[in-house]
Amino acid sequence: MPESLPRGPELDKRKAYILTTIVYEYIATAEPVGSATLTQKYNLGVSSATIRNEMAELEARGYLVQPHTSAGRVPSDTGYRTYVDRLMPTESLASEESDRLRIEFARAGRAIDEIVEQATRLLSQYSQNLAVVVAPSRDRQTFRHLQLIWLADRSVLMVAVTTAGVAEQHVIEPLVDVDPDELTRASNALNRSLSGKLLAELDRAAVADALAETEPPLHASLIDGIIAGFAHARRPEERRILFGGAQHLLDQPEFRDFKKLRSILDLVEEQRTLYNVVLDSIERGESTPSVRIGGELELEDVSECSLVAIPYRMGDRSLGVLAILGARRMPYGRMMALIAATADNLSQHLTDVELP
Amino acid sequence: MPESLPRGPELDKRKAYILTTIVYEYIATAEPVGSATLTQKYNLGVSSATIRNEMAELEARGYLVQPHTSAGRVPSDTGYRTYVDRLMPTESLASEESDRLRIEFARAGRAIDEIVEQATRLLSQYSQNLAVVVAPSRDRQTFRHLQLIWLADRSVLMVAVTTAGVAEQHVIEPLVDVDPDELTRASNALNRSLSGKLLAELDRAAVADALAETEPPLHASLIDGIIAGFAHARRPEERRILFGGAQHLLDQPEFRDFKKLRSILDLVEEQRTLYNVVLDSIERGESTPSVRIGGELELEDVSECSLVAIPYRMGDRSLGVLAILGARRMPYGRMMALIAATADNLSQHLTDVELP
DNA sequence: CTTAGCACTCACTTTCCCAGACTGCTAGCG
DNA sequence: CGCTAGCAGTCTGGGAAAGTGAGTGCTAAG
Repeated sequence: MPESLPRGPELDKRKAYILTTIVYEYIATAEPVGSATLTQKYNLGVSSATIRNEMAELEARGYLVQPHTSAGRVPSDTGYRTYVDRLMPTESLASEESDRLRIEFARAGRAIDEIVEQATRLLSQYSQNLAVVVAPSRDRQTFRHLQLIWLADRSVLMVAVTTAGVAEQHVIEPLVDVDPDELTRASNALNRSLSGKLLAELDRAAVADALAETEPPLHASLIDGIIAGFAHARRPEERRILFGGAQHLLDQPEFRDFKKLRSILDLVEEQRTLYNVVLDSIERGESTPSVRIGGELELEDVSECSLVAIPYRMGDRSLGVLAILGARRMPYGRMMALIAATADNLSQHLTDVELP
Repeated sequence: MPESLPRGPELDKRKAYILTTIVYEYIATAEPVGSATLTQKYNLGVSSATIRNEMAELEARGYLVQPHTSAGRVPSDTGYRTYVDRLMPTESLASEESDRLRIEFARAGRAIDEIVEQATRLLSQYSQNLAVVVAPSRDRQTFRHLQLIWLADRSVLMVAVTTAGVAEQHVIEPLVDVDPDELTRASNALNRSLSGKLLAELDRAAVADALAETEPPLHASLIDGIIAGFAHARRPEERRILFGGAQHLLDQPEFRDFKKLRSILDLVEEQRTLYNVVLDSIERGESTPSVRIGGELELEDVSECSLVAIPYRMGDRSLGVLAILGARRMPYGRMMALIAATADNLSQHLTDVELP
């Protein structure tokens, strides 16, 4: 075991520049970068031999990796991480591109699902990578209106509307006949006391409280049905994940290998794992893109991938997450600018269509 | 140009058996089938030389193809077609498997979306192929209930419920203030005259008729809003397509070629084309699986694929289509049995959860 | 009509070899 | 003391050459 060399901030200016250039070049070409390439294509002012010495040290310090003895160097997770955190210039979208994005966004209608689907499509299209989108959480939505609809003597349809639109319909089958007037009274009572609360708050106690003073009292089986309906509407564990643009993976040379491709597609199919990783990527309240590189994902078989994620909002509530999953060798600056712009557009649209 | 040889039903018993065996063997092994393999593995009672003569004739008649001079034979589109239509034994699922399918179906809840998603998942899982599902059409659903909900003075939420659940919510912004009572009267009038009709029938005239006798008359802008709401709910052109199990394609040797894989994934992404093909596959009223083999799909770049499709129902209305897209070399008998069973389960469940 | 035998074809695999791309090291220079 | 030119060494990837084997079509005889 060689003595561990210092890591971290002590990269002198030249080493930093060399690392930057290698990451840049490798992202562009997908080929390991050699010392000669660097001196030829970039103005370094020193010979390739000097670069070789520097590269050897960068490798010893863990920023670079050599695929095999007679190849150039490739950035390691640490190399990319340093690049992303400290070396990379901040990019923003060309105004033309950001205009186009905004216009295409406007094409989606006013339905939440449609808007989120459009976001997925656009994100994958513009990023040329796999887009992963966690659909709006239900329990963070604000309850707006309840309607109990009489279907038959022992059959009631409960429709719960949040400010994001209809969240839930649920058939209740009470043990006694109910009549429409009774249902109207119950609906009104619930609307009066619960309107404006988060779905997450509408538990058994809240519903029972709201209905406590109804005269004549509702039958317990109907109340239970309403409670079950809210519980079902809330269920935070089952959130849909949308995907788009899997075919772009085929364009990356790193996925010209069926095993790697397979592990990504399996991940997509499984959903659960990816769901957790995407949520993990978002620190509470952070509204800048979070980046996880290669091994940082802590997923087997996808150490060749990176994930860029950012939350989106409706009003001031964070509802879900956008993410880009792609080769570790991705243009991080562009991806971060793109996903931030997409999240902005999405949040803006969702906020616009929120019910009063 | 050689004189064209007779096609069609004149395959004698032995030729039919040889063709059957070749298709069977090729489906199992994915390797071109040679005369020696046939005599060794199957009891044909004649020598390989005889088989060679027969195979040469089957090829001349268009049932078989030889990938190259020194290889065995592979079925052509015609070969598969003959196999599927006239030679293949009808399969049905093992009762154990069909039980398992039924049980897993029951795990989905009572929401239409959930049920259809579960069908997609199960179909891809059991078929080990790409499942393509056209989500329930809206305009074939039966209108059950309308609710106009007062949100603010010039803002009304319209919720349309079909027997399949909530079909549409739509914000109407009338040009005058409205009050809740007015909305209740309008809701009642619409429910009285329109309940039980198909969404497709709820056009401008139907709505105007239903509201004709309301006193005092509703403001035109509100009526227009309601009409627009129904129109939006109907829109038959925008039907969601669900996919599942793309990763299974990677298991087929015929897709160990990035170009072919790419064309299929592109097809998935595009949706429109696939949507048309899948719908085309279903003759009106047919309730047996339809099969389209290779070139019969009339799609470039996917001549290596076949599609098996079948409609599903809610009650007696056909709502959408299930399909399996896979390699042309697929076990047709099993796929047909499987998709029929899946469609049965799906139709059954949808019918069960239909509102009274 | 069937079959044994045979010559022929052609894809696939293995082996081998070479060119090329890099590196690390050393020794000399400013 | 850092920088550089030069050189030897290493490894990959591609391409040619050669051998292997599966499979065919044809012929002639049963």
